[in-house]
Amino acid sequence: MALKERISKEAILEAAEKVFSEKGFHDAKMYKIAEIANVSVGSIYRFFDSKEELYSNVLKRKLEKLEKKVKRAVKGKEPEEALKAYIETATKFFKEEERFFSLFLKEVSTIAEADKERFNISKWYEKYLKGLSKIVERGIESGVFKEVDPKVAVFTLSGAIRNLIYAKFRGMLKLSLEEIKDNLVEIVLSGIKKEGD
Amino acid sequence: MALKERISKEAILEAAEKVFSEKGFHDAKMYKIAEIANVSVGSIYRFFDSKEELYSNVLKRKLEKLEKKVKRAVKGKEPEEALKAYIETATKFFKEEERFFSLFLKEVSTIAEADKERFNISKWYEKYLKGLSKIVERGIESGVFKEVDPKVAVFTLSGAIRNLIYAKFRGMLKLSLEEIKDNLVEIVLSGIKKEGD
Amino acid sequence: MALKERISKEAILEAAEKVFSEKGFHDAKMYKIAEIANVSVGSIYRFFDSKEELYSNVLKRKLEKLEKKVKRAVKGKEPEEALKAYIETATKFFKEEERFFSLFLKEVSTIAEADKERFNISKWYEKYLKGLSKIVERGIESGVFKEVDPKVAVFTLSGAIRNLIYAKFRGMLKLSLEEIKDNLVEIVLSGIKKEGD
Amino acid sequence: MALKERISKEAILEAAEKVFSEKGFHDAKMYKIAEIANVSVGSIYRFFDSKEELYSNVLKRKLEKLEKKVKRAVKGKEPEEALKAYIETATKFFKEEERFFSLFLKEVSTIAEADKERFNISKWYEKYLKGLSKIVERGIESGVFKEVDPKVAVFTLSGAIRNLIYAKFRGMLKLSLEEIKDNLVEIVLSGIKKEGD
DNA sequence: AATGAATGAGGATTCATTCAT
DNA sequence: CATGAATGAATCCTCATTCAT
Repeated sequence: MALKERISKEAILEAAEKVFSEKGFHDAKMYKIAEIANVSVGSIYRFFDSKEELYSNVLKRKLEKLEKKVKRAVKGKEPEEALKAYIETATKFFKEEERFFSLFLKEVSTIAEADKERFNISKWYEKYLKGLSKIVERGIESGVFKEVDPKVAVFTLSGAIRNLIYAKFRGMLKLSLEEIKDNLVEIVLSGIKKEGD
Repeated sequence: MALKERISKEAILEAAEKVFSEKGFHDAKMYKIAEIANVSVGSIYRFFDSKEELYSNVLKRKLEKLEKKVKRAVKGKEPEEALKAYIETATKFFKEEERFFSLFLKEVSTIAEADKERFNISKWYEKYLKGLSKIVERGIESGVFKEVDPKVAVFTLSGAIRNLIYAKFRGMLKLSLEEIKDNLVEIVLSGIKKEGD
Repeated sequence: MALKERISKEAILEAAEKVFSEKGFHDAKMYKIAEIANVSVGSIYRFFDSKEELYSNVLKRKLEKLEKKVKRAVKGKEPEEALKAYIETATKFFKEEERFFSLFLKEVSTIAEADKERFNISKWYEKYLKGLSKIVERGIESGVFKEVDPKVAVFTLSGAIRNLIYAKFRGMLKLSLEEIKDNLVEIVLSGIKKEGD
Repeated sequence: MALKERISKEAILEAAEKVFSEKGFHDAKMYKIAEIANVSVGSIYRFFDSKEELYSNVLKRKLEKLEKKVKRAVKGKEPEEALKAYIETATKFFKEEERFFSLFLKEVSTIAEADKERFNISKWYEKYLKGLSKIVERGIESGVFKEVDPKVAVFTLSGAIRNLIYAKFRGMLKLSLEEIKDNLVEIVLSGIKKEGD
C-alpha cells in the first residue's frame, strides 16, 4: 500500500510536471494530469489539496534537485572555485531543464499572491541562497573576496543567471552557454575578488 | 472629442494598472476596471481588443517610462558613470513603483505565449538592453572596461537589479536600497572595469 | 430633403437585404448595414424602430414584389391558366431570388413570436393567398374545378412550391426547375380540375 | 449507472423540448433547461457539446418519432391507401405536437448553417422522403398512379401538409383538421392517380 | 437631421472540486 | 481507498440602442 501510494504520487507529480510545462498553470487540466498519471481525478486530491498545491510541489521537487546538484558541486571547494562551480551547475541545470525552466519563470506570477506564502517557495529560495552566501562569507573571511554584502552578491549572481538563461532562450543572446558562463564569471567573480589577486 | 477619448483611454489604463497590480491578471475583473475608470465595460473594448491586450498596454506604458528615465539619466555620461546612473535609476524606479513591480515580475508568464509576440514585450526588452549595451561597448572601446560581452554584462545587471529588488520586497534583504545599490555597483562595475583602474 | 430621405431609406433597405441574406438575422450587424448604406447607425433608427422592424421591412418589400409579379401574371387569365401562371411566376421568382429565398425560409423562425404579430407578415400572407384563392373560387363557379376548399388548394400549392424550391436548393432534387414546375402542375392542377375535362 | 445516465439525458431532452418550444432557440436559457431537468448546467454539457447540439437532438428525436409513426401506418398498404395513411398520420402528428410544430418550423433557420450539416437534419429529411417516394414509385409501376416524378409528388405533399398546418395554427383556415386532410387527399391524390380510375 | 461614442444587460461555458458508491 | 459523475460559481465580451453634440 505505502509503496503503491508512493508510486501513484510520483506518477502524479511526473504527469503534472509534464502538463504544467506544456500548458502552463492555467491551461493545465486536472483530468489530463490524472489521465496521464493513470489515476482518477479524485486520487490527486488524496495527495494534494488543490491544483495550486500540486503545482507548488512540482516546483519544489525541481528546485530541490537543483539545490542538491549545487551542494554537491560546491562541496569542499575554495570560495572562488565554489562560486564558479555554482555558476556552472546552475547554468547547466537550466539548460538541461528547458521545459522546467519556463515553468520556473512562471512560478512567481501564476499563483495567487495569497497562496504563495503557503507554498513557501520564497522560503526555500531564501534558504538556498543563504547556503550560497556562506561561500561568499568564507571568501571574505579568508581575504579572497572584497567586503561586499554576501547576500547581495548571491542575489546578483542568481538574478544574472536567470536573466541570461531567459535571454538565451528568447534568442536575445547568440553566445554559447559556455561563453555566457565565462563572461558571467569574468564580470561577477572578478567584481567580488579583491583587486590585485 | 479626441481629447475626451484620450482622457478615457488614460483613465482606463490608470484603472487597469491599479486593478492588475492589486489583483493580478486573473483576478482583475473588467467591470471593476470600468467602474474605477468611470466608463462602461463596452468602452474599454473600444480601445483594447481584450483583457490581455489591455494588460499588455499597461505594461508597455510602464516600461516606456523606465526607458525614458534611464535614457535621461545616462545621457552625456562617461561609461562608468552612465552604468552607475543606470543602476541608480532602475533601482529607484522599481522602488517607486512597487505596485507596478509585482506586475513586471508577472509579465513573463501571465500572457498567453501567442499574444506575447503580438505585444512585443520581449522585443521592447531587447531594444532597451541593446541601448544599455552601447554604454558598455563605448567603455570597452575607450579602454575603461574589460573585453566582456556587452550584452552579457547588461543582462547580468538587469537580472541582478530585478532579483535584488524582488529579494528586498520579499524581506530577504535587510540592507537599505542605497546600500544594495552600492554593493551592486561595487560587484558588477568593478567586475567590468579594467583592473588597476 | 424628402428625396434625400427616400434615397437613404432605400439604401438602408438595400444594404439590410444584402447583409441579412448573407449573415442571417442574428449575425447581421446594424453598424455593417449602416456602413454599406453609407449612413450612420443613428440614421437607421430614424426610419426603423429596431433591427427586427428593419428585418421585417426587408421581407415585406420582397414579398410585395412577388405579389405584384403574381398579380400581373394572373390578370385576365382563366382559372386554370391563372394557376399555371402563378406556379410559374412563384417558382421563377424564388429561383431568381435565391439569396432572398434563404431569408424567406428564415422569416418564420428568427423573429421572436411576440414581434411577429407586429410585423404582420402572416397578415400579408393571408391576404396574398386570399387573392389566389379567388382564382380557385372562380374556377369552381365556372365548373372547371372540383368543389375543393379554395384556401386549402392554395395553401397546398404555396407549401408545395416552397418545399420544392427548398429541396432543389438543398440538392435533394435533380430535376430542372422547369420539370419540377411541370410535375407540380400535373399533380396539383389535375387534382383540382374536374375529372373528364 | 448507465441507467441513471439515460434518465438524466432523457430528462434534459424533455426539458429542452419544453423550453425550446416555449421560448425558441435564442430565448431558451441553458440554466432553465438544467433547472427543469433537475440536473446541473454542467451535466448538460456531459451529454451535449453545445446549446445548438442539444437543440438539434431534440429535433432529431421528434422527427424520428414521426418517421416511426408514418412507417407503421404505411406498412402493407396499397399505394393509394398508403399515401392517405401518410397524410393522415403526419397531419395528426403535427396536430398532437403543436408545441413541437413551431419548433419544427424553426429548424431550418435557427441553427448555424455549418452545424446543420453536422446534425444531418436535411439528410434525415431526404431519407425520410425517399422512403415515401417508394410508395409513389410502386403506385406508378402497378399502373395506379400517373407517371409523375415520385420525389416531386412527395415534396409536394410534405410541403402542403406543413403549410396547411401552419395556416391552421395561425388561424388562417377555419376548416377542421379532418376537412383539411380530406381536401388535401382530394387534391393531391386525385392529381396523382391515373384518370378514369 | 445626422452622427457615432458610449452604454450595460445578458448567458453560454468551463473545470476545479466534491462525495456517493 | 479509488472512482469519476455531478456540481455550479463565475466572467468576458457583444452589439442593439440611445442621445449629446
